[in-house]
Amino acid sequence: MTSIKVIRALTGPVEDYLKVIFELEAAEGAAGTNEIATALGVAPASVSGMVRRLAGQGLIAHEPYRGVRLTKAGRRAALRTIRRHRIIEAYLTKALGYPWDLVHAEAERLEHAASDELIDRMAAAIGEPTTDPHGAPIPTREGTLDEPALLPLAAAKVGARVCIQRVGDRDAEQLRYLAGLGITPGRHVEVLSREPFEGPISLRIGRVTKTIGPGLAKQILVTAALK
Amino acid sequence: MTSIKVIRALTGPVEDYLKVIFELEAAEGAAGTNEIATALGVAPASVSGMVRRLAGQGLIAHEPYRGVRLTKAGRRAALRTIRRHRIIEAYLTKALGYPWDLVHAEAERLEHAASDELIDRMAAAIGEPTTDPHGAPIPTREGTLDEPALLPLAAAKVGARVCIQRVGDRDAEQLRYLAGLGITPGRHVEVLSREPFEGPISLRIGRVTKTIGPGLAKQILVTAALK
DNA sequence: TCGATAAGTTAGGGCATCCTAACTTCCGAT
DNA sequence: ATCGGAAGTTAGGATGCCCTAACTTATCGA
Repeated sequence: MTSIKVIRALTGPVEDYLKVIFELEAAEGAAGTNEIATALGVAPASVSGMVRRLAGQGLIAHEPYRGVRLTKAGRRAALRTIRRHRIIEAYLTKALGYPWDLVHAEAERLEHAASDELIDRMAAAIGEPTTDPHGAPIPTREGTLDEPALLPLAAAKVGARVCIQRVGDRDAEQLRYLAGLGITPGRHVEVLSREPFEGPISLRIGRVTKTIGPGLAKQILVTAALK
Repeated sequence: MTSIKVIRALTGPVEDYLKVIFELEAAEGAAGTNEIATALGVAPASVSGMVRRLAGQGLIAHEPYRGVRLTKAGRRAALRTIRRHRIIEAYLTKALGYPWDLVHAEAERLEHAASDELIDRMAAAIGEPTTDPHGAPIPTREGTLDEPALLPLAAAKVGARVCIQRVGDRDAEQLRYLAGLGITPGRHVEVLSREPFEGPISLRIGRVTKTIGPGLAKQILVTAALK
């Protein structure tokens, strides 16, 4: 039985809530009020209120004190926003030479304003990219997303030669630092050593070796380098 | 004596108010409440309220029952928004092949979300345009705008050969119609006849002749064709 | 098993923007 | 000179989104 869908455009804030709920849910199974609040820079009480409304609209399911999950409709909306975000990032980078560390913030605003028509044109203009500049996969127009299984660099074996696939996109300063190190999607690096107890990790990147902390290394996702 | 400027980002609606006030003021010396309301598709009472707030922020001067004018600060903000709008229109057209009749609506939303950085990059990418696709001049980054004196096609002399400079950008359907006629900025046409009492106007456009109504002809601005 | 603490919620507001209904002011035509 | 309609304003209210303060629920360690 199909429900009659009231097609009303979602507001910017609502799209933001759905997006972070999607990401938290993917990472931990369900999104907690405080997690959402932190991710959005908003008070937990505000989240409680919004959660009630989103649940009322059938976008999320809420088990009080247990967390929140997206419904089918919520997931569809979240993926739509994520697609816009990532295509905008990719477009700004490829078509306008926009700096790596700034595209996220710009996309964060444009994603709520751009029409589907524009998004499709942007995607076409840069050859229908499948990932954004930070390596995150772009959902299809139809709302499917395939997230390849990736290994945090923090968990790679010493001696392994790995290929950088994806890095966290939130922190502009971190991105600038990574770019400075040469850690960008597609680059190959070798894990030279890892100190115990969450210690620093040494890498060979090209001809130089660098050491990074474990916090950073968790934000870097890799695959084994194909020989 | 310089005033300390509180640099607080303006909201989308505020930018919209300033923009239409700028345009109405340019057209008629002062913007009336009802005019603003009509232009924004909002109730007159809403305008009264917003006008009070904008006046409080020093963006407009309001003489009750007399109309509204932009202050220096208001004019600056309005021109900034108009610059964004027109650069976005030009970019979408030139860089993405966006259809003529749709750029206005898209720019209307993006203008509130795009950063200065992005606007500058867009402008650079298409060679620092000086007009938008409908022929409207683009304000400079410094906030100056030179509006060349133009003649409504409705007022051109019979027999005159004129150059289309600018057309109204609001109505997508009208734009599609004009494009179909070949009436686009840069085209030359000859005024073949004009019926009295605001009657229709016949034009030679290329090798064909067309007749348009006086309402439409007022929205088409021209100069005498050079040579 | 029993609290202490973390996590989440409710209560009570605030601000921006919009609305309708009712009122006031202005101005031009008689 | 005045009065009726147009233009504008005020009053009162709604919605979306945010906040702080105070309360409730869940969980984990002693």
